[in-house]
Amino acid sequence: MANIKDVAMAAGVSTATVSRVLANHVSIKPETRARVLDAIAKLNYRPNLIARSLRAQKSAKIGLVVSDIRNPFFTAIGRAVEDAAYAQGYSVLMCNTDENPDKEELYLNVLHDENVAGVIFSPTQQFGASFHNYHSKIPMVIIDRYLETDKADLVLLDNASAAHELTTHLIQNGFRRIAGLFGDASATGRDRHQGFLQALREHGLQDAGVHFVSPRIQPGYEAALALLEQKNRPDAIFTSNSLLTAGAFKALRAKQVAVPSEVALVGFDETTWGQLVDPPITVMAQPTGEIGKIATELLFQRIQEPHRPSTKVILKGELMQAASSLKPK
Amino acid sequence: MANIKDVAMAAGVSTATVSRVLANHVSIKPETRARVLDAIAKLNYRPNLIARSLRAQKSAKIGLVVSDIRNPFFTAIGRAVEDAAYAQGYSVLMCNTDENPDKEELYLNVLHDENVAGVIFSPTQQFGASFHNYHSKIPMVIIDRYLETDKADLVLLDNASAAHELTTHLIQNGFRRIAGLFGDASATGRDRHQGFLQALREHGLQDAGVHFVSPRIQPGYEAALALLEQKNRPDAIFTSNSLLTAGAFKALRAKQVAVPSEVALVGFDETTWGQLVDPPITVMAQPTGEIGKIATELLFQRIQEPHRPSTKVILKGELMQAASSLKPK
DNA sequence: TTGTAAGCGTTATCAT
DNA sequence: ATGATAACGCTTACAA
Repeated sequence: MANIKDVAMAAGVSTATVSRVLANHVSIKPETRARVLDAIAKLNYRPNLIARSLRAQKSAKIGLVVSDIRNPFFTAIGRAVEDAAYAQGYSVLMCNTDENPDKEELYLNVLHDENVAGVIFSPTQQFGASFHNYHSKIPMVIIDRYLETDKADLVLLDNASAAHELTTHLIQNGFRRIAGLFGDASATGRDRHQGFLQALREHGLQDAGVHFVSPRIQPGYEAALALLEQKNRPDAIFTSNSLLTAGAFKALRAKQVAVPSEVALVGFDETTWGQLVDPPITVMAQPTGEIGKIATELLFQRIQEPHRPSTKVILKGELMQAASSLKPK
Repeated sequence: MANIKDVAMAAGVSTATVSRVLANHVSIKPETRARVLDAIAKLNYRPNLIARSLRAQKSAKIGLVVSDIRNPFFTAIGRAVEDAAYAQGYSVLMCNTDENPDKEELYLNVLHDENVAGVIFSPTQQFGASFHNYHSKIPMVIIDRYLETDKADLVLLDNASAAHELTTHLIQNGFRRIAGLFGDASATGRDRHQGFLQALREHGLQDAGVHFVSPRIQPGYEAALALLEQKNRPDAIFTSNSLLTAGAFKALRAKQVAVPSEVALVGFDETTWGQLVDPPITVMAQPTGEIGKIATELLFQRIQEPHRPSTKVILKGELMQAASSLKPK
């Protein structure tokens, strides 16, 4: 690979001049610029990003650290972030933590060591404690999950009211013994649980069983099975995450429970399959495109002004009603 | 951040010694090593990967370039690759090309410029032409898609026979007017089309309509709709990719076609939803874990011995029979 | 066993 | 408008 020295030599200028041409500096004689560009083209030169990054102590990369790459919610956000970053000439490094605090730390360190300009991150609940460490070292925008601090840039749903709305929807459709499956890894599960309980309370209801489990299909399946087997079985199941929804749906099928006439089902996030199954699932859809785009914009602002006051963007979900929760009869 | 100089100073040694301790070099006096490790701990030192990479002209990162991150097949492979690479102390940078040759080129260049040790890549058909350019510059393992060259390390399904088996399964279950939806971006779509045709031919059948479309849900939906509206409607639809399967299934629901009694459906890859819908979908499952693991191992071998002869690993899929294609009655 | 110093490919400062 | 050169943080001959 040709380097900047080769180009300088070929163009008969110094490396400094080549660097200036590359950086679109002012004050370069058009003729010189032309010669340099020529040499660049001829040698098929591309600047070494490693060297540039070492020298400049920064890079045109951002990190996206998500808790589960199998969750369509996060891949959707990934796409949006990639598009927004790409438009600014940045590339995106995606990392997967599996809701594992050790991996969170690992990847945050790796990204920091890679001189990424900043990180978009969906942390576990445990991360709250370490937040201030990282926050001071690396521009960071938190997505999807609330963090108990006024220092963090945040982009997420109003999870409590979204859950409240979704639960109220169930109540208005006549369901009374409502059980819930919540993710145990993040603040989001907790917040949705709050909204869920609040809605029940407002109607003088009690929950018909609540499980906090790891937000994946299998645990969702098992917890839903337990709900369906308990005496005084619920007439509706609320799930706080699309993988839990899938697990619960699987359990309903396994038990041959009619939906929604015997048990209704609602969840979060639009998925490929939610509208394909029978009955289609009522969900609180999150604006993933918005979330990714706003988070990226916020991150770029934070990068430019590290000390600007933090911004919290609270978005609203959209209730997508479908047969899985509509009043039977 | 503390750097190697700080550590050297704190430990009262030279930077070279610190570097040697870090690299686990022989010939370091235990006592010195202890002092250095102490200083490292005290200063919370982490080596700067950028500088290391610049100096060493390599890095402990590999790239994974996939054509569609929304395709669960690729996220599954991503997980397997990440695990295998992590076990070797490597991190994985995932990139998304959207089946776009320009993006392929872009990301391959970015990764090359990042000094990645190698790349695992699922290329478009157009990429074949550029393969030799990159092949000489960067260790590369091709996954999922056949490339017409003896130079490439390859890990993929025997797509033609997998499609052949899947089609034969339909025929044996009494379906005769079989239509097909194939991805138009990759060699895989083409190869599966070959196997599909071959199986039909062996039974003296002709296809009942074939569409090559962009391998995403919406195009699959539209093509399937067209198939269902044509006169002499097929009695089975073969899809070569899970997003096309989703699109076709959506079309079948939209047209209220009974599956499989009116029209059967088969596809590739296990998905969350394939077993959740009614009827569950018969698929040719690919061993994504194997693919990712083998590809990563192959890549590490290629990195160590750049001139070893190329290896082609051809795997077998597993036919997962489900109600969507079983003989009605 | 350890230290010295060159060099990886850039960019930015200071001259000219 | 352009050139020399130091520096970014590390590794690795070569010396001692």
